[in-house]
Amino acid sequence: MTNIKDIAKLAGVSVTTVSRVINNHPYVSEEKVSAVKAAMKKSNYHRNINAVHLSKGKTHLIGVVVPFSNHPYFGLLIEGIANAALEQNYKLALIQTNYKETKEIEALKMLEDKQIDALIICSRICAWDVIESYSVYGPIVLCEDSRNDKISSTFIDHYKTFTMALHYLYEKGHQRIGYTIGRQTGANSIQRDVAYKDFLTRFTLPYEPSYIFTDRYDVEDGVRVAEHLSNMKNRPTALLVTSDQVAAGILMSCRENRLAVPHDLAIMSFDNQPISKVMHLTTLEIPFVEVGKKLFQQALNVQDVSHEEVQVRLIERETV
Amino acid sequence: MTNIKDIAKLAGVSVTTVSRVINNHPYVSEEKVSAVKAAMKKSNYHRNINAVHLSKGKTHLIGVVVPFSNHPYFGLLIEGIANAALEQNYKLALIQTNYKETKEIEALKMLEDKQIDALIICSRICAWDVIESYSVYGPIVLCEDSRNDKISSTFIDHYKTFTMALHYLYEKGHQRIGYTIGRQTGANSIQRDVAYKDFLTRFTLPYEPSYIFTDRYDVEDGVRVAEHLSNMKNRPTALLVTSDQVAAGILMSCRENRLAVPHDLAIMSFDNQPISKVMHLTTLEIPFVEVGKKLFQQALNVQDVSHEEVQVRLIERETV
DNA sequence: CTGTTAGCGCTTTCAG
DNA sequence: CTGAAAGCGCTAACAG
Repeated sequence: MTNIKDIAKLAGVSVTTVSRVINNHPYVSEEKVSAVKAAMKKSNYHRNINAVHLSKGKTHLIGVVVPFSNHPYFGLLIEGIANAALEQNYKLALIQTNYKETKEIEALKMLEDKQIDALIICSRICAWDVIESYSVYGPIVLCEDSRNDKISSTFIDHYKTFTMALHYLYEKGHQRIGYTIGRQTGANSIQRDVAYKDFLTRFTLPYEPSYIFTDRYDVEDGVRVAEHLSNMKNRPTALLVTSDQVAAGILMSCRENRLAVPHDLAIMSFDNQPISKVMHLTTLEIPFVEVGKKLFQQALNVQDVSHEEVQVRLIERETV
Repeated sequence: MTNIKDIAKLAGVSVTTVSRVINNHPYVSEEKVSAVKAAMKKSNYHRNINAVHLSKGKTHLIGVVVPFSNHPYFGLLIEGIANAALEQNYKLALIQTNYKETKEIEALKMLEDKQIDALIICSRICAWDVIESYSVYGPIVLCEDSRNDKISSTFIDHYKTFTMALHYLYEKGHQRIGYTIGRQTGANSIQRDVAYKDFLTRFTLPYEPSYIFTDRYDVEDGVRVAEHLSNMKNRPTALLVTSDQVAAGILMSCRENRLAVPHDLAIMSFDNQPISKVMHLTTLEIPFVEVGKKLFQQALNVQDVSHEEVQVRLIERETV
């Protein structure tokens, strides 16, 4: 492996000069520049990136924590972040946690170990203060509403959004509204639950636990929701579904179970994934590309902590 | 930032000894071990991973090249690889190419620069010899049948599989069979096309270009296929679809266009993603977890080049 | 069982 | 415009 020293010798200059031309620093004479470049070409030189990392104390690697990578929601988010990273010549270290706390901590430790320059956590499992305690080691960015001093975030105001959606359904005449969600305990889920309860209170509607379906992530989970629904005597007339995948499953199964949508059951979902268009789902579009880009920008920004809210957009199709 | 030297001083030992306890080397006395550990704890020591990388010439990072991350096929593959990586305490550097050759070359250069220890290319765009030329820098693993000396691979024999699927359809009485595919030019696609043409020849069936649909990746592409089909006079009676997503789109749209499946159109797809179960798709299951695991193992194996074939499994449901 | 020491390859003052 | 030299933090012979 030829190194900077070899090049210096070959070009008849000092290592400093070589370093200068590698990094496009000014104030190097034309001749030396070309001498160095020739030497580099001749010996097929490639700088050792690890040495650069050590010397600079940076890696140009951004960690991205996701529970799973095969779920469209996270896939889309990763895609958004990856595109932003691509543009700025940063690399992504993908850390899949399967919602195991230890794995998330490992990611945090990568930050501490300077193995990554920053960490984007798309969905966290660790307690807030644990994450906060690592923020001294580098930028941490979260995907949840966390107007906090130490940790940047790009988020959707789920309280607001859920409230808006519920009102929309209410105005369409629905009084018995349920919802499906993934994890029950995530920060975003909690926000939505609060919105839901506040909505009920405001319109003096009864709280019906059986209208809430937790741990719903994909199409198959949706099918189960619909099957359950078809056997309920007093079923909800509308459902807020926090993922197009789940909604697609529900819709499919409704057809098989002779539940007419939206007549027997209105469905309003989230994401605006391709499948929602195909199935004519009324959905709330999440601007994944924008979110990914913002998350990435925040990850790069070492100094300032910021909080970016992104807006969801209602796409009215045929399921409400 | 406290370093190994500080710890050595604090514990009253040499840096070597500290290094030894960090790396769990034997032959260090109990007392020194605990002294060092105490010192580390006290000063909240964390080793600088970049220094380790430089010193060892390794990064414990494996590059994974995918065209997109939001597509279920690649998502599943990433998931499989990520799980294997997790177990062995390796990290993944995700490189999304959007099928841009320059991006793939950048990934290759990361290998050359020793920024990653190995590279897994889930779908390539670069010419074969370009990739091959980088194999001197470290293990490169491909997801296509490449019984080659320098580059390992885990693959599905798409010729065999496609042939098998076509015969299956033929035996069910289909003579006019079409297929959908993603990129037309990928190595796997070419294999399938050859299988398709050989099949036609063998049964002296006519080659009908309009039965082949290229650039089909997701549900929406599937919808377009079905719409097109519904307007054809002499349409195929069966379709081999290389992705459950596309198949799902076709199926959805067939319903809307009054094409009965399998009566008017039989559909056989690939992957066995959750949606295929929900939609009762007959499909060829790809064992993603196994593929991911094998790819990862091969990436770790610097010495030997190997070629692992994985088998597809037919899941008979209701669309054929 | 322990310590000395020479790197790993590059960046960055600092002095010219 | 150029170069010497001092690190960056850790590993691994090698000598004891």
